[in-house]
Amino acid sequence: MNKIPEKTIERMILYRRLLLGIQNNETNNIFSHQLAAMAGVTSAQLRKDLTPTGYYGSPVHGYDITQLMDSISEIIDAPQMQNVALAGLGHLGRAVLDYSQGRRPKLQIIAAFDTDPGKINRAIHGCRCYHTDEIEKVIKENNITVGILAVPVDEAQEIADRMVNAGIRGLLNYAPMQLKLPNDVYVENRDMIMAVEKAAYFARQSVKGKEGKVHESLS
Amino acid sequence: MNKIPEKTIERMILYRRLLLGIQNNETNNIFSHQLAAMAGVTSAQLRKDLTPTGYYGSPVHGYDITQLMDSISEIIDAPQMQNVALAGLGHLGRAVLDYSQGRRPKLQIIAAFDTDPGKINRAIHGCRCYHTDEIEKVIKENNITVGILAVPVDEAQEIADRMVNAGIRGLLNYAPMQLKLPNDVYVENRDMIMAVEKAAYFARQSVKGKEGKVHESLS
DNA sequence: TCATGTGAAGACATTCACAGCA
DNA sequence: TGCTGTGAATGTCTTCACATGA
Repeated sequence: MNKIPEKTIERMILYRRLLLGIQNNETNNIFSHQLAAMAGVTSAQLRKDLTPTGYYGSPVHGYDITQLMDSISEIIDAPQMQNVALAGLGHLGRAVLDYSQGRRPKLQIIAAFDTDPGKINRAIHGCRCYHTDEIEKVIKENNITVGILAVPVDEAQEIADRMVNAGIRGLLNYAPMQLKLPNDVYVENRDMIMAVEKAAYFARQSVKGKEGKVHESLS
Repeated sequence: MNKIPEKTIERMILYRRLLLGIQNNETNNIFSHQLAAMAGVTSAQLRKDLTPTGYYGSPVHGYDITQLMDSISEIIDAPQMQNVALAGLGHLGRAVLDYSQGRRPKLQIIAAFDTDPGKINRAIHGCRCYHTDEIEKVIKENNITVGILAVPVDEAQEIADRMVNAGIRGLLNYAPMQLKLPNDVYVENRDMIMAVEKAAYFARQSVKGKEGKVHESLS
């Protein structure tokens, strides 16, 4: 399997979700320009993105929706189940849990961590909450490889270190700081403060009525 | 002012925050390689990013921390105050509000919208909550140009349309869907579901012990 | 005709490498 | 020496343009 560009992966995830949404409609097929319009990309972009799947559409009928979904899933889903751990059950952690609820069968948040005694040993959406002290134990025992960091900034580095030591290979970081972690661990930063500042900056660049979009940022 | 690359803007926001964190320390100066290390980028990258500021460092003393902060702020801050509106005060909305609290004097969330009667007319962190019906009125009256969308998916498009009609020029979208909006409005998508799937994908690509980072994603 | 897949071109972003300077 | 700013080279991503086939 060749290395697939990061941006392509992001869009594949989007394409699959869009396809899922139009499944069971009257039609079983879709053309590249239709799906591209839903995703907000050009049809050429979409077709190039699909190259790594090896799935070929027909110039006459376009793509078979189900087959295309499956082909994309082969790439972006793990062969077996992938377990996820969530650190921090404040407002943000709860939001993450709510959003992720029942989305992907192959990818589930099976454990959450917090220090609040009122939350420990309770389950939300089928996800059990443990005390932060148990991070290492729970991650190892359940073979969890993906982590979500939703703790306050001042705890973020320590918790991240512990998660990585316990076996986390990919980390989604919501703390507004730059984590120092081994190079072989993937980190996806979702800095909420930066996001607002960025939106504000580009809001100023956006001149009303000017055609040709300011530009848009996926993911 | 020339058009500054999006990635550069993101990193400028990061640089400023890092500089803010080391202000009032024993030293007033910093070298590019030091700040670059904190930001997780190369020193060449940092120096290139600073070009648009017009601020010049000294080969002997590096950069003056305060002056550099100010130079960056001139670019990423609005000349006057920029007002922000937040739609949706569920867990996610609350999290956004908590994080943004007292961060940037020039950028403040001054209004929130929800339909829950228990929240309306209350204030959180000095941000007043209005009923969703008042979106147009409040946005216009307060000259709000930046919006944050933290409502459920099925309401997202309608609320977004109304915000944009009322004057929003830049929108931070947390709903896991592709909004259809005029091209001249800037949209920053922060899809929480995609973020987890992406982290999971790259977690699998990350081979333990392999040098040369998997790669990392800012913002 | 119309939609597909794809090489070639273009746009954008990062890294390299080095001149200049105290 | 050691750090800066920056042109040139490299790398990554997107768009263009067209051959192919029903």
